[in-house]
Amino acid sequence: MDQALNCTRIDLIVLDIMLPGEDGFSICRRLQETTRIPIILLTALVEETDRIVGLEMGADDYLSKPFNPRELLARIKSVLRRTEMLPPRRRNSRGIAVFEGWTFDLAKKEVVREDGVAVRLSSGEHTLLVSLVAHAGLTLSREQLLDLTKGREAQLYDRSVDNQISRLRRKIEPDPKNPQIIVTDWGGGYQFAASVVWPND
Amino acid sequence: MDQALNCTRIDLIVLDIMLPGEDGFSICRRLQETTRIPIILLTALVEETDRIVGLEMGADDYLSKPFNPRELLARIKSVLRRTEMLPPRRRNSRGIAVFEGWTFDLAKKEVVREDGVAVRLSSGEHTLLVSLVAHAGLTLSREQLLDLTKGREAQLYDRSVDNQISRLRRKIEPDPKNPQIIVTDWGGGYQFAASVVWPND
DNA sequence: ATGTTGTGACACATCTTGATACAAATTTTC
DNA sequence: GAAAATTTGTATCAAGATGTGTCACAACAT
Repeated sequence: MDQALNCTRIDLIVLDIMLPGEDGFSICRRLQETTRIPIILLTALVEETDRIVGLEMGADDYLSKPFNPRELLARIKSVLRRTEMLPPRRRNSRGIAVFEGWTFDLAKKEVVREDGVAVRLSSGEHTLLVSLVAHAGLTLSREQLLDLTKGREAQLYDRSVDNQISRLRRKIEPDPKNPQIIVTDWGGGYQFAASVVWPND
Repeated sequence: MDQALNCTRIDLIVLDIMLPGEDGFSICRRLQETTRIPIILLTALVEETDRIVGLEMGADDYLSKPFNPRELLARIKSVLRRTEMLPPRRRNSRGIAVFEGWTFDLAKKEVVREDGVAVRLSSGEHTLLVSLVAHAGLTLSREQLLDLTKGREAQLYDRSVDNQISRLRRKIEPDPKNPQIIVTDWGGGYQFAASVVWPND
């Protein structure tokens, strides 16, 4: 987890209390001191005292197993909605990413080239690029990408991700035939390989 | 309640869903449009869908009866801790919103451009804009928008929201062909994307 | 060297959204 | 209270975005 925190941008943490080694409460406390990432605690215990301790510990919300996935989603949305309104620093803001001659304001559906020309992105392309950039350097499987972008499962013979990747490449790769920014990890998925700079950080 | 809201300063509302007359959800929705007062929903129903609907409706937290008083207290503290970090007065202001060269007094059915020219809005456009601005940065589905603005269900092939969006864009977008303020989230709905400032807060 | 499997590219059908026109409903004006 | 003006919803078509099927080819395995 600590490793991931250092190399990736994390917006929210869903944290199970029952863990081998350091337990959830401890982690929660530790995170609260250093970062300001919102936390949703998860537990199998129905102990009411635990609910309370968790909230008092600084967690942003709490959910006990077994839970309805839709509820988890609703709570995540709810927490994000709140934290998004907080002043910039605290919400691990995504801001602006710069890579390979492109400037990408994650909030806008376009990428701007060095010469100032903006290329518009469709909603799907935008979501895909956000997911890739947020996990730059990591290989994401098609399943993961589908989950991140559409939040759904893959169908049999689902080629939609490949297609969106292809369309995205056509727009941002200098030479779409030899992708340098979005490279394919054969048998694994796709990876955002260009180095990303976050000027506002 | 409405009376109290107008003459007193309220920091937080604990709202029961089961009420004679207008129900909690409806009140919650209504409050969300005008004020920013944090709400904790309270219910006897154990229906899981209600939990979800409540959170999605914009409540800040949720508690089902019977509850442990200490937990209610913990949740109140938790919610207040979060909302207190929000920009000062923002939480219960009805006030005025400024965005992208427009000034919008939510109470009036018009928007005023930088140069002082006022553009009149129909009541439908006004309600829609209020809903969008109140949830700036969030994507609202057509269903949600229909519910927020008209309080009704969608018909088969209901394009009324699209139409109102289109009319609103024609009035407030600098270039209605390339919307920057109200952007469409393909397959998802619409989002108020411009950054909003609340000068009186 | 050969077969198998995954990927890129393309065409096309499907679905979603934008734009326009028009009719119904509502509000305003006289 | 009737006519006029405005607003709103529905229908329709055009444009755009997405997903599926297919083929060729590259990467991998035997």
